[in-house]
Amino acid sequence: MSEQKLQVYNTLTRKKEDFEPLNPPFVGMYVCGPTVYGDAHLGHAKSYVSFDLVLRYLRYLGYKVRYVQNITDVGHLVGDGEEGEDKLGKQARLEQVDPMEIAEKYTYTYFRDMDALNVLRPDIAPRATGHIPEQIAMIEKLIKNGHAYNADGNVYFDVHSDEDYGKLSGRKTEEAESGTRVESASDKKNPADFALWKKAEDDHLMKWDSPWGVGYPGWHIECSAMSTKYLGESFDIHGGGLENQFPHHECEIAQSECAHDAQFVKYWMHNNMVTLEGQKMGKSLGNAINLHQFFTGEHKLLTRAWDSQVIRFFLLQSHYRSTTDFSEDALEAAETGLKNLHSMISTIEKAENGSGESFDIEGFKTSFEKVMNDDFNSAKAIAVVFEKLKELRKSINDQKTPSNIEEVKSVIKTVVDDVLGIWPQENAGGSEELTKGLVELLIEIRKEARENKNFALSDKVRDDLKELGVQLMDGKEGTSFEID
RNA sequence: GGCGACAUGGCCGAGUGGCUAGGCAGAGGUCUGCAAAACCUCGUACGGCGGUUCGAAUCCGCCUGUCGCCUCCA
Repeated sequence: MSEQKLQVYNTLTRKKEDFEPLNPPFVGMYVCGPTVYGDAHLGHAKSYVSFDLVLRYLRYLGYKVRYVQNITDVGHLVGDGEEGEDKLGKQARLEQVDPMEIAEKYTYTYFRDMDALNVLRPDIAPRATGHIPEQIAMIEKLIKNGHAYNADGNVYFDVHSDEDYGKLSGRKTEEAESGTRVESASDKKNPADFALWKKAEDDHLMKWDSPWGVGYPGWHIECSAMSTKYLGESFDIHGGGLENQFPHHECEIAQSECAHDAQFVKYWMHNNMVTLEGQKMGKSLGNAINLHQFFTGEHKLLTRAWDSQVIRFFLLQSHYRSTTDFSEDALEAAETGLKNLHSMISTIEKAENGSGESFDIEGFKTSFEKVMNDDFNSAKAIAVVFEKLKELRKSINDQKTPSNIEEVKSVIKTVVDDVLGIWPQENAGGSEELTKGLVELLIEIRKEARENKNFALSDKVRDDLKELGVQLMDGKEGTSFEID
């Protein structure tokens, strides 16, 4: 581990702080997961790729991380605050299926798309509907502590009972009340109070018994209840999208700290948005491009399909706290860049220990860790990788392969594969050997053609192979090839 | 209206008080039957106006512009 400590930007204090876990080497990390009522889009990718990098880097540093990411399958309402329809309920009505079928379907597509982006699975992915008793217990505790009240089956958190309310978002409750356009529900004591439990109408699809009658939990309480269950009353990192800072995370803090009388989270991390022509990409704005659409190219704003790994690389090229402006031109630049990176890796992987000077592995690691320690600066980390790999490729090309190349390979693999998650993907399994054999055969034929000055034939071999995605390269040591 | 960000060369995108980010695209060259790849060389950017400083793209103020949150949203 490097001398310089990991620094994390904490939204709570609005500055970078040294990262010191509550119980080292253990780290508890909770990230707000998706509401599973539709396919994940590029915005989700930015968030989960960002926190995937955080997770991977913490593990690289040797921390034992427990990563919890919830699946929201109830309580998230459509439209104006307290009066809207449940998102899953609505989608269930539209698709004419049970809400749990919706949850199942979009949980599946969510993980399918995240897998494609090489996002590691959370250690625990708890569902809100699977933790109704925990949520009820927490609400009861809040009522008992005088922080919540029952208004005829609706239970609200009393914002005025919590002096700290607003500390994350820097908001005063008075401002929130006067500035808001939301009409306050009539049974609330204060307009800023938020629902912990909602009374269910007869036609409501998802509902449970509770001490306050039949109903369903509010959106915020699930994260408090589930994070407490799996990470304890206090834990290290809570992540999520910037737009969740208020009200969602503010409410989580209020609920948890009033229920437990302990600091809820030490480090709050928020990723920035993905924009499309300067506008936030979001479901409600109708400009979101689903990840699956990127992978297949089936979207009116896309001219073609994009490899999932290119999307990941593209996102990692900007910092998680910066907005990422999407365009196909930018994606294309990322695609070419990634291809070049993979080409360098392939050259290095083929190299064997040589007579050159040994490569400064510690220097490489130090540079990498230095930039990653600065609040996970993946953009700079990628720059470091490019610089060092170029250096290595040059020494190999000059027949001065470092004497410690095997060791170097292993470090590169750790950095590029384990941490950044952008290692070249393996070609389709069983036919790989066959493909290689066939291409080598064609290279042999082309070589004979060239020796006979039959350039028409040799060019046909090369050009037709290129059509198929196989690039031939003539070098001093003979012809080599790369498959896209 | 309240709160908060950001404004970097053709594009994307880091960044620090003084020294080359990086990627993509582009130009010239070496190599090659021709290519491709690789290698070498090349751009001297930081919204505007003031201020602090020996020196600011980097600190402060004002202005302009863009965006986010304040209502569900990664």
